[in-house]
Amino acid sequence: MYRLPLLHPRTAPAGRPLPTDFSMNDAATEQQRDYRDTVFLPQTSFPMRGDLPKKEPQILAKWDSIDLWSKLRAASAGRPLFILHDGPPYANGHLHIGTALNKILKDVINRTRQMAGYDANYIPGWDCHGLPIEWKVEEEYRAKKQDKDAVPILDFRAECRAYATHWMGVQKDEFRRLGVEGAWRDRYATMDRPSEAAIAGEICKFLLNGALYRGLRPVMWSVVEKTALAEAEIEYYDHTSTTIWVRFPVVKPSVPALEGAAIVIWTTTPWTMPGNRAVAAGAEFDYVVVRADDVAEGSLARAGEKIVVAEALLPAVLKDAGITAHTVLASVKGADIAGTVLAHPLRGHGFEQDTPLLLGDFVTTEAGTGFVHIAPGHGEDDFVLGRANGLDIPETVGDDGTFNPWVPLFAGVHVYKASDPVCSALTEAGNLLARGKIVHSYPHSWRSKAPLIFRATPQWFIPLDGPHDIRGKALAAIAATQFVPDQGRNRIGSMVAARPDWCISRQRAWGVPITVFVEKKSGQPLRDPAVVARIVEAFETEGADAWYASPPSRFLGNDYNPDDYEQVMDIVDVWFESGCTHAFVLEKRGLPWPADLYLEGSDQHRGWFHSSLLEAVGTRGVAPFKAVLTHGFVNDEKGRKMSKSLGNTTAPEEVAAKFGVDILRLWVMSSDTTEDLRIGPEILKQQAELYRRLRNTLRWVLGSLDGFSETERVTFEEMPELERWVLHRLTEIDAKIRAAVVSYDWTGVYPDLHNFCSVDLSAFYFDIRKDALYCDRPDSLRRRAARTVLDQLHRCLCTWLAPVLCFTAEEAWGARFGEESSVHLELFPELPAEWHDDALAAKWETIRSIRRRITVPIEESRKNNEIGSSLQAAVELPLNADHVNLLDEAAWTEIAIVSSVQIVPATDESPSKVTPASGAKCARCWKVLTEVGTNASHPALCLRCADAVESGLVCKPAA
RNA sequence: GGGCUGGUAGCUCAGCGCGAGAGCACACGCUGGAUAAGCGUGAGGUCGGACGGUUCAAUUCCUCCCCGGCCCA
Repeated sequence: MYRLPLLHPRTAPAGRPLPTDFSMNDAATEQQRDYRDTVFLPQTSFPMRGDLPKKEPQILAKWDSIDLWSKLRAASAGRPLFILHDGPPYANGHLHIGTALNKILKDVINRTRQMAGYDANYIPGWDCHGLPIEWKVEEEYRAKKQDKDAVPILDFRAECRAYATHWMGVQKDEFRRLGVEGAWRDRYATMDRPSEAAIAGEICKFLLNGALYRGLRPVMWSVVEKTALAEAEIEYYDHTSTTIWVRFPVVKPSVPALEGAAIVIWTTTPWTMPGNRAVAAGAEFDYVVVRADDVAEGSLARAGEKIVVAEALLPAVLKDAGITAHTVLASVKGADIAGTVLAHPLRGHGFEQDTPLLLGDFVTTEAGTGFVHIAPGHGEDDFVLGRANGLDIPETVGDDGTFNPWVPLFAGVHVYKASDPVCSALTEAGNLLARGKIVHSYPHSWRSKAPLIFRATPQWFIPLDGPHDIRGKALAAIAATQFVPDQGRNRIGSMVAARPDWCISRQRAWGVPITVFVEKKSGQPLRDPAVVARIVEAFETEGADAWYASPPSRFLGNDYNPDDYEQVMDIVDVWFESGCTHAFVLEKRGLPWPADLYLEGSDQHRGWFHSSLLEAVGTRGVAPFKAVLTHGFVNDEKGRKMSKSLGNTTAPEEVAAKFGVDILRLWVMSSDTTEDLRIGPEILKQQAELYRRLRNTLRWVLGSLDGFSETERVTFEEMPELERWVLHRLTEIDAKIRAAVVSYDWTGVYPDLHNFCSVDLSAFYFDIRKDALYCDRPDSLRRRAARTVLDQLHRCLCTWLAPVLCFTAEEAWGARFGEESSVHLELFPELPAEWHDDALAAKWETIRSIRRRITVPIEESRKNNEIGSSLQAAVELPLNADHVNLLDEAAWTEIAIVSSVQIVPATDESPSKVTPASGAKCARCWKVLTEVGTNASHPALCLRCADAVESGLVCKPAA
C-alpha cells in the first residue's frame, strides 16, 4: 500500500512579500490567502540566479577538497580507457579565447566519454622549448643591457626553463578556472627531463635506422635570429622590394635567331644575382626576339639591342624598359631554346661561369619576362632544378646575411643593402635593362618581423621518400584515420603528398639537441646504439643540458676518439618535439597507443597532427591517433579575426568574471565547432539567456520535486500518456547524446536539449502539469506520475548537462542529493527501451498541432477583452473523425489549460470557439467551474480542491 | 596567387531539387502560484551577388564574382 510521504505544503510565501494591494476587507481575497497555503508550490534551495562568477570558484574548491579527479579515476578503474591525447599549448602568455575553446571542447568530450562509461584519463601538457621563449629571455637581457652571447648556454637554458615554468603555472590555473578536469598533478611538459630523453631517443631512432641525413639546402633563414625557421614560424606581410630586369647575353645559341641577343630575366631579389647558376624557361611558352628601335630618355635600354622575352609579357617589358619602338625579329618555343648557353651578367667582374638555359615547369607568364633566374642556394624551385641538372649550390651568403668573403664585388655586403651595389655592378657590366619597385607579400620572421631570405645551409633532414617511404606510409595512415570533419583528411593528405623532406635542425639554444656525432674524416653520422643508450640515460636524469655540460667522451665511451668526431650543436625543430609527445605521454606511461583522439584547431593539420604523424610513421609505421577532430578559429561578431588593434577581442578571463565559465562552455557547445566561430558581447548575452532557461528548468524541477520520496513512484504502465510521451522524448535525446559520444560530432546536440527544455518542458509539459502538481492530493496518481517523471528529468538533465555546465549541473545535483555528492561521478542514465514509442510521439505531435487551434482563438478573445487567463475560457473544439477519439474532453481541458473543452464532431477542422467559462472561479486552482459552491464546507472551491483540502494530506486553511 | 572552408531572419544554427524552418532576441498581450520568472500571439528573410548556366522546377547542382576564415606560396 502506498505510504504517505512527508509533505510540506508551503505555509508561507518564503522570501516573497504578499501582494501590496492585499485587502483584509475583501472576503474572496481573504479566502484565497487561506487556500494558498494548501497549494504545493515549488520549493528549493537552488537559486534562480546563478551568480556564477562567485559560485564557480567555490565549486572548484569543493572538487579540490574531495579530490574529485582521484575519485573519478577510482570510480572508472577497469572500464575501457578513452585517451584524448592533449596537444600541448605553448607555455607563454595568458590563455586567449582560442585556447579556451580548444580546452573546453576537449574537456566536454572527455567528460561525455567518462559519463558514457569509459575511463577518460586526460593528461594535459605543455610545449616549452622554442624560439618565442628564447626571444623573451633575450629581450630581458637587452633590457638589462646584457650581451646574450656572453651568457653561458646552460645559464641561458636555465632562464628559459624558469620562464616556461612560470607560464605553465599561470596557464594551469587559468585552465582549471575554465572547469577543465584532468591529471594536473601528472601533467607533461616537453622540457621535463624524461621528455627530453625520449625526444633524443626518437631522433636517434631516425639516426639508427639510417633515415636521418645531413644536406645542404636552401631554407628560410632569418638573418636577425641567425636561424633557419620552420614553416610555422613564418608570417607573410607586404614588403617593398627592388625589382630588376637583367640581360643574360647569349653565348652559344641553340637556334640562330638568338645570335647576338640577350635573354631578359626579372627578379624581386637583386641580391640573389651573385648566386645565379642558370636561367629557366617554360617549354610551352612562345618567346619573341625583339629589336629595340627607339628608347625613352633615361631608359637603360639601348637602341638596336636584341632581347628575348615571353610574347605574352612583351608589352609590359617594353613599357618597363622604356622601349618606345621595336621590331619583332623572330618567335621561338621555350623548348627550342633550351640548351642555349648564356653569360652571367657580371662576366668580366669575377662571375665568369657559363649559365645554361633550362626548362622549368614552375615558370609562369603572369609577371616578369617569362624567364626565371635560377640561384640554387636561394629558392626551393631553384634548388630542385639545380640538383636535377647538376648545378653547384654556392653558399654565397653567411648566417648574418652578409656575402661570404669569396664572393667577388660584394663580399661583406648585407643582403638587405645589396640592391644598390648589385644594380651598380650590373649597370657597369652593361646588363641592367631596367629597375623598379614592387610591393608584394613576402615572408617574415614571426618573432623579429624581419624579412627572411632563402639561404643554402647544412641542415639535418628526415626524408619523405626513399627506402623508408615515410610519405607513402603517412598517406596510408591518413586513409586509416577517422577525421571529424572529414575534410581534414583531404587537407593533411594534400600537404603530406606535396611537402619536401622534413628539415629538423635549428641553430638555436633552447631545445633538445640533435644528439649526433659526425665523423670528421667521412662526414658520416655515428650510428651506434650503445652511444645512443648513454645519451638517453644521461638525459633521463639530467635533461638535455647534459649534452652541453658533459665532455663528448662521456657519450662516445672508450670505442671512439672524441677528436675524430664533431658534436652536433643544432637543436631539433620544436614540431619534432611535440610530434614525439605520443611516445613519452602515452607509450612511456603505459597508456594505450595509438590515442583514441587528437583534438586541435584546424591550423594543426600543418602543425601537430602533421609532425606527430610523420614522427610516428617514421619510427612505428602507423599514426599515433585513431581519430582527429578539428575545430575552427574564433572571430569577432562580424566574423573578422580578433586583434588588439581592432579592439574586438574577447578574453576568457573577462567572460569568466562577467558571466561565468558555464556561459563560455555553453557558447562552445552552442556553436558549430567544425567551422569558425564568433564571439562578442551580443553573442555572450544570448548564451546567458539560453543559460537562464536551462537553469530555471532545473530550478522548477527541483522545486516541484520538493519532498519527493520513493514511495510516490509509479510504474511506467500506470503513467498517463503525457508522462509516457515525456519519457519517450528522453529516449530520443539520449540516443542523440550517445551517438555524439561515439562520433564526436556534438553540433546541435545541446541546442536540441535547450529546445527540449524550452518547448517540450517549460511551455508544454510543465505548464500543463502545474495544476496537478500544485493542487492535486499528494496521493493522486496523476501527481505521483508527474513527480516520478520529474525525478527522471532531474537525473537526465543534470547528467546530460554536466559535461558542459559542469558547475551548474553540480549545483543542481547537490541541491537534491547533498553537497557531498557529485554529478560528475555519475553515468548517463540507462533508459528502458520500452520508453521509446514512436506511435505515441506521432499521436502527441498531432495533439500539439490541434492545441494550437485552441491557443490562437484564446488570444483573439483576449484581444476582445472577453477573457484574461486561459482558465477563464470554455472551448468548443471541432474535431474530424480521425481526431475525435484522440483524447477525451477532460484530457483536452488539461492539455489546453482551460476550464472546459467540449468536442464538436466536425468534417472540417475550423478554429475552436472560445467563450468565457460559466460558473465561479475556484479559489484554490482558479478553474472556472459551475460546481464551485456546491460543497458546503468549502463554498469557494471546486470539488477536486475541496477533496484535497479535506483529505488531511495538505494543510487546511485557517478556520 | 594555390589548397581547404564558410556566407539562410538581429544572433546561434537546421534544411540542400519541386511548400523558407527552429531556438533566442524583438513587438504586443496574458499572468495575484517558476515572478530580476512563466504562458500565448505576432512581426521579421528577393536563402552573399550574377537577374549567369543546367533543369519542367533552384536557397539547394555548375560557372564566375564579392566578402570572411585556416593553411601555404
